Amino acid sequence: MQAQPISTPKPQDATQKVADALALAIHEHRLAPSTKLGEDEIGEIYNVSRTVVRAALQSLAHVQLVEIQRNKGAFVASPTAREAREVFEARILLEPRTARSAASRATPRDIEILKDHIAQEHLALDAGDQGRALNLSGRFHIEIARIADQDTISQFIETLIARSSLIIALYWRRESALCESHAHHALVQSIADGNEQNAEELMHSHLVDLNSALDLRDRPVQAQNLRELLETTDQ
Amino acid sequence: MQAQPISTPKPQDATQKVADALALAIHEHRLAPSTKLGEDEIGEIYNVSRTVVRAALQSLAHVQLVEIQRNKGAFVASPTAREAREVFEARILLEPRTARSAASRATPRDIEILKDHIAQEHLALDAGDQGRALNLSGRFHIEIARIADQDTISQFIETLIARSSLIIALYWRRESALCESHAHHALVQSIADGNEQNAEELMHSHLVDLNSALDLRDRPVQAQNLRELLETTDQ
DNA sequence: ATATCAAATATTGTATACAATTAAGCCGCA
DNA sequence: TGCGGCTTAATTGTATACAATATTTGATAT
Repeated sequence: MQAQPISTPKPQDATQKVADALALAIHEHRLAPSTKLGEDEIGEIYNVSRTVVRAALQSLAHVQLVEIQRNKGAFVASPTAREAREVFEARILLEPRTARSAASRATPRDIEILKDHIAQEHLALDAGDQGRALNLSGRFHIEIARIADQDTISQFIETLIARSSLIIALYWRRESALCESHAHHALVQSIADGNEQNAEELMHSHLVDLNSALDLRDRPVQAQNLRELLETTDQ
Repeated sequence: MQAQPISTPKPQDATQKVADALALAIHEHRLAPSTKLGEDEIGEIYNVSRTVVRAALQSLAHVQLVEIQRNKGAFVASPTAREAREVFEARILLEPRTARSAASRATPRDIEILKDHIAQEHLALDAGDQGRALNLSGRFHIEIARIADQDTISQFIETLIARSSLIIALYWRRESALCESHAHHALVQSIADGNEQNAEELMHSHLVDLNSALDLRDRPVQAQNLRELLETTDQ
């Protein structure tokens, strides 16, 4: 086991637990966009009542990981091409500045955490676990935002990265998934060196590169079986 | 009745209705920071069950208008000085660019809506209704974000402005409240003219000005609770 | 075979009931 | 008076029950 990389708050309460489990499943692409998330079904899987499931779903709806249609139910969100563009525009607006700030504040401990992230990402990739690799890749960005010590903006970035996961699920076109390790590595180096300008520019070009790996044409996606996807891995 | 200024979705459901009502009360400073929001109490006021009140409160907690403490309840949020700084930093980062974008896209109808906003704001001020004036002032900014046609960033700005309302309640120091009408008027002019550069700069200086009108020193808040305590001990 | 419509079924929205936790009151004591 | 410790009341967390809305099913007619 590695050092705990990101602050895992305290899922003391069931709602947060369920929300986290669902979010993880979405981030790791085990739940595809547009998948129906029935309240009873989820409740049975995690052994909680619909009350807490509903709260979890609403929480996820707020960060737009799921979409709730009145009287119809909750579905894994399926961002349109337009939304995808907006999300990356926002990231390109926010994250470079965050990287700069991180470069000016990062402690040795922070650098260690970032490097650990990259290492785990490589491990996951070698193990063929693309979902986990993708999730770690996103959390790398979140970690940088945390280092920047701007809670408000960090929160925005967190939701943007969450949505990015869905966007990648829908629009990713590049062959080898996540060949971006080099970019992350270079970023860490700049941050470790305290080279603000470099960190900012690297983050910017990294995001532009990511964005260019998307094929932003609308396309339909179909649902899948919930229970099979959730039951084995969680609980 | 004036033209509907801002997209009022469809509070068909009770939850949204309650959340909107509470948010309005907070925005208009009828509910002070740190006020306890008991579930039963609110349920009785709006004639709904605790179920819907809880959902509304959680929704508000998500945009940080209220803070929920487990097993303790919900309270109107009370941003710290640090949070206040962060909120305005984020606004200064996002809104000027939004104003620029608005300047490049605004239709005559949009300009009309903005001018209507300012007019209503003046009316409220003349009527001595500071709360309403403040709320309208915030919605003016939201309207500009809407015109910019960037939903994702608009959503961020919306929550920032919501929080700004609380921040102003806590840290405002300037004598005449909201003497910023001139700034808004000039902004509309730039947007109407399609002068992007000007709009961006005006928004920036407007926000810097707003920020400078705050007294961001931490202070022990909870004026209400404290006062109550003193009153009881006096008797 | 397909379309249409109504009953049956399933799912969500809301209210209520019970359990768990916290806050308030009370009493004795230094 | 002021401070613990206990009991009681109030409030929140969760589960269940009922109501409202959607979806499916199946029979009938064209």
